[in-house]
Amino acid sequence: MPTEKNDLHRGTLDMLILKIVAAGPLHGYAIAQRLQQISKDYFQVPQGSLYPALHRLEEREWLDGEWKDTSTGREAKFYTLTSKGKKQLEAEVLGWERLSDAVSLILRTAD
Amino acid sequence: MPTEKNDLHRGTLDMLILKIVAAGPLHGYAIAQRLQQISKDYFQVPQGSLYPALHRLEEREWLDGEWKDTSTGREAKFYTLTSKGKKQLEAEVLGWERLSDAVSLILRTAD
DNA sequence: TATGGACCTGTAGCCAAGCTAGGTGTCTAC
DNA sequence: GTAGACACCTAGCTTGGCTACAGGTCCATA
Repeated sequence: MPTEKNDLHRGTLDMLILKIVAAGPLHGYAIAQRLQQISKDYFQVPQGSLYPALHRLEEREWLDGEWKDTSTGREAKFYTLTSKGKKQLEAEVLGWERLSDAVSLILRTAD
Repeated sequence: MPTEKNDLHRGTLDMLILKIVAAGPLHGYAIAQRLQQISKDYFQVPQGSLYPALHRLEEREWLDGEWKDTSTGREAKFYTLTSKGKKQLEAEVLGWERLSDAVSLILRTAD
């Protein structure tokens, strides 16, 4: 019995990361922790999803990465939301709302 | 300006098809039409997504396909929800609700 | 002192699903 | 006769999330 398959729906991860970073610069590891914490353990982003996503977002210039010291004295790459990223986030949130409205409509109306 | 990118989030399509078929046997073309109609044009499922999805669902025995005549006299493949498919649908709806709750939580709480 | 565990980053390579773009054929209306 | 709705199908690309690694620091404790 494989208990549960979490399986972040494709495309949601980007939006969630952008949203978390929008609240203030954060490094990758902390982003994943916050996601998990706020979602009450629903989102447990594997590192093999997290870091490629961050690189992708940085490459698209939605995030800006910079190495700095953490509060614990170690080095980590802190990401900041760019203005481009802010626009992207807004678009994605709008898109998500439209999608979930449409899905709800189907689930409610179909029978 | 590429107007809009619809991009059904991965995994939602299966659930939507199952839901539509749950209301009564229907052929592929009609399923796509219903989805579009109920969602007020939000979902415009391309045939290159639709038919592979149907084959997938049939292969997994969530749908059962059968060739019959349509009301217009033509042949079409009508799909019926199997009991396995019913269970799957329930699981997917639950999963969707959990996901969208978690996303909402992030979107509301993150800042 | 070494050992495990948090912390922190990264990559290679697999796989699934949605997409574009093409194709087949029927029937009806103009 | 031809346009357009109806109805099906497939090959092959792309994308992104995943598993499974690998590497390194710092701290507590056995």
